[in-house]
Amino acid sequence: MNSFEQEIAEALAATGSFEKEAALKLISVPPDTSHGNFTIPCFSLAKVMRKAPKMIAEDLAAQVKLPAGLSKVEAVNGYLNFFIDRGFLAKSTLEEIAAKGLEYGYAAPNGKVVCIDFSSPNIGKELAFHHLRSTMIGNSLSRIYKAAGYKVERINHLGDWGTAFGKLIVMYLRENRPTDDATLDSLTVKELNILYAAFSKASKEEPGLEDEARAAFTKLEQGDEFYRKLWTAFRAATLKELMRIYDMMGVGFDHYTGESFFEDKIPAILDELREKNLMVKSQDLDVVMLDEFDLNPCLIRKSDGSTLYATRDLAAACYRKKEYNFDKCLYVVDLGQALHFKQVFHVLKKMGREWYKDMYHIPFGVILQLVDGKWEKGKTRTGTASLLRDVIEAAQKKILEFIDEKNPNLENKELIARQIGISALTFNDLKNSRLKDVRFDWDAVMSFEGDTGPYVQNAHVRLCSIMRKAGIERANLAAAIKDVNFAELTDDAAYSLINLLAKKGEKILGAVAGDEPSVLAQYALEIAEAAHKFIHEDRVLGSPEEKSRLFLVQATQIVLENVLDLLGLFPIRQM
RNA sequence: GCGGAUGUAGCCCAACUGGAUAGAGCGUUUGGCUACGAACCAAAAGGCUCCAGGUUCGAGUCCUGGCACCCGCACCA
Repeated sequence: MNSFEQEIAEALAATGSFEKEAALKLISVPPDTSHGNFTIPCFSLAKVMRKAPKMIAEDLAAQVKLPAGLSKVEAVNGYLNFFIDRGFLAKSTLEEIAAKGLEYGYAAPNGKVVCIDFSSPNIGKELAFHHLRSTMIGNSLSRIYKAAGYKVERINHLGDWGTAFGKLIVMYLRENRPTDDATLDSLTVKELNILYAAFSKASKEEPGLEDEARAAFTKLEQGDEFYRKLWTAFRAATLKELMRIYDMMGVGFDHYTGESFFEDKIPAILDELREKNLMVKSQDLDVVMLDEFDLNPCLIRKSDGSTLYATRDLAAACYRKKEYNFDKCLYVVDLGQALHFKQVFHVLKKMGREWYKDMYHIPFGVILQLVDGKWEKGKTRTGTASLLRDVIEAAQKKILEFIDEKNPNLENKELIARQIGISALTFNDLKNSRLKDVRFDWDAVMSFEGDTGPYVQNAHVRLCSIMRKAGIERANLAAAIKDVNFAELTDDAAYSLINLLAKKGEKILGAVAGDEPSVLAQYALEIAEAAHKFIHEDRVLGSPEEKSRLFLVQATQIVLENVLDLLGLFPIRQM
């Protein structure tokens, strides 16, 4: 907690040995609580003070006047360790949770706007397992940023424009599929996926097919009515399935402004590039040179005049700045596209958009799949990627077997099984740092023991179960705290748990600082572990400390529920 | 070739951004349900943190040079 650090710094300043600011900078958190809650390593002071670190720590320990709420200060091997009084920590932490409820640990609104571009799948293809990463990292980040005080614009930059549609159109017509309204209306994304795979197979034997697809897209871009009609049908079919899955996963967006949305905003960008003499011809292409940044040129237009990915991203960035006036704009996209974003950001810089430095690519490692004995990037195009809906279905089925064994009479068990399954997949994605590559392995993904979503959810369920047995449906913390005797919450198990609950605010800020949901995922594991231990060691119902302990159960449930929510997991109450 | 990411226990990962004895989970071995939910708890074993140098009171973390693996590099998005 900040106030403790402030007070420790002041107390140290009062000894006359150093300035408050300097002291504040030195304060850190020891690796485990046996060394206290705060510590000052005295090694760096040795030179200035001309004393051994051990002596410095001992002298300071003798001189410093302990601020209120701290119970002990001790010098160990050159470290000056401060201990918080357990009863004091319990009181201050639990009172704050009682006052703030689910929003305990949230930062006050800071008036800043952050745009988060995530998920952004390509239309015409089914969601593959690897789409889960951007979707769930972005979903979680958008919740975490909100908790940190930002106004968040969640943007799904659908890949609904580009040569890919040329491919679909070419293949659709080549197979002589009917193009009446009724048939087009009933198109499914599954069929489109098959068309894609067929195209990529056919184009291997017929190199001319790629050109045909490019020509088809150019025709579409030029406004051909028939092609437009096909495109609309392809888009609608994909969107329908997409919404079904987002719904299932509890993911939502504020804007579905796909690439096609920026079609009519591109000419202005091209004009500006020309006016500023930034666009040059190279190999029959329009490009912006980026030599001065040690980057390859950014491709703006193909030789036939149609636009590219980067062009539409430029238009999108300018539109977003104008429309939302963001302070930060995040792109949650895999690491493989780092170069693309670097190029786009630098073109913006050359265009004189000073806000280019507020643009951040939030990269993450790729999902690798075993193809013919080698780990490689799964590709929806060639059909080597596992489909997200298949993975979700398999997870649900597996969890359902678990439920049938442990709790067969559970109501709504199909729904709960799916929620646990989706949460497990999500947690698996969020618990590690973003940049690690993930090797997709069915057995590993379908294992639900140990450091997993179900482990965290189970802790939450057990807390809810105790509350239910005590006749509490929904915690009313403000009323219940009157009966708490904080001295009864100072044993090791209770203290460890409370000490963790007290860190919620700093964990939220830590997750935002690194754009890392894993900070909160690891935190959720720590709370779950401490909660399991607490209810295992400290009997709640029927014990002399029942009221105090029951309050801690409720406070933990509230914190855990919200942390699960910030991660985008379902905080279920029974399983 | 150039650029980027990663490398920590048999496997998969942490380590609060340079601090104390490098921590969890899976797997292995063992103990605990007539028990507020055992999807749990407890214990044991398991480490030259890829290699070689450097920076300093102190390096898994920073710098240099290698090695391994993955990704990207002109008309896909």
